[in-house]
Amino acid sequence: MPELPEVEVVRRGLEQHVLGRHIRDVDLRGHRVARRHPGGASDLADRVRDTQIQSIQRRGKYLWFVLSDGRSGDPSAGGEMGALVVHLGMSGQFRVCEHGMPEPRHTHAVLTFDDGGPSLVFADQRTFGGFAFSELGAHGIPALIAHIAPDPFDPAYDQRGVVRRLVTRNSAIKRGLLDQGLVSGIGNIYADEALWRARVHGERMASTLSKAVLGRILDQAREVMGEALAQGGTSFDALYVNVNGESGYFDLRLRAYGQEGRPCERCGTPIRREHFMNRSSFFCPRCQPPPRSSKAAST
DNA sequence: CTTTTCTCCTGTATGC
DNA sequence: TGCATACAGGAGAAAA
Repeated sequence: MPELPEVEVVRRGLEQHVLGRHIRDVDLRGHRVARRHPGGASDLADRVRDTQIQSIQRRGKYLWFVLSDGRSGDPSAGGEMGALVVHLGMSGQFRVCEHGMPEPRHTHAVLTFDDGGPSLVFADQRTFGGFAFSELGAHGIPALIAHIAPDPFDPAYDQRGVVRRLVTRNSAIKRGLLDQGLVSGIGNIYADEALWRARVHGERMASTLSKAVLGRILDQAREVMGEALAQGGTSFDALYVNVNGESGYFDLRLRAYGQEGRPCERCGTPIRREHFMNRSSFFCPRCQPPPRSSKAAST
């Protein structure tokens, strides 16, 4: 499941392969890939066709291609700029495809270029990912995702502000970590890793934690994602690959996520799994004592 | 307004 | 072997 580090790896790969290229056309297969675009697939294609990729940006788990009018050549010459906004969802992949290569399964979009070089394919098995076109708003952020908060690596990230909002929140800390409107980029895996590192159970109410502890949890989130990024992302399963289709060449050691039954690296207590927010949460019951209200507290 | 639950989707693994 | 079920879960809509 691509979270911030994995999306950043994809962004860098895209920078290497499609930055500066002129998009000749985009072939959208089916309606789902453009379901977040207000005008639908045909309008999206109209806006992306014949543009040039000026840059590739990311905030949290979203990435976007900044596009300028392909005919003007010079973006400063007045070509209106907009962005092709992409979310990979759970299984979205970008693949650079040379001519003659078999098309990947579950291909939902194909970008072709004026230079006649390799095309860019978006494939997505579970179809939670998608494309949308958006005007650029304040600070160069697409208007469509203006509600997404800065991620921990963004210069605009204000951790003290995040902590201030967390302490007034009547909700479990893990919900806060997963709230992309509060701090972006953290998904289920890195949330569990950050909580394990900070020795806090995810079902603890955020308002019952001190600002120092909340700050520590956020520090750990940034740290674990930074480590994953330094390794080139974390390969959770075969659904995550880079733009060349390579997978599993890096391996951040996960200490909590997916480690049910294995001894905690700190204290040896078997890692537990509980259901929380319609997903799995992994934690050490000794290092991360559950709150009394939690069902996990009973055993 | 705040917070929680539901829904979208398909390949893989597991149980009977 | 075949069929049913659980699971993976991001994000926005809908509900509470």
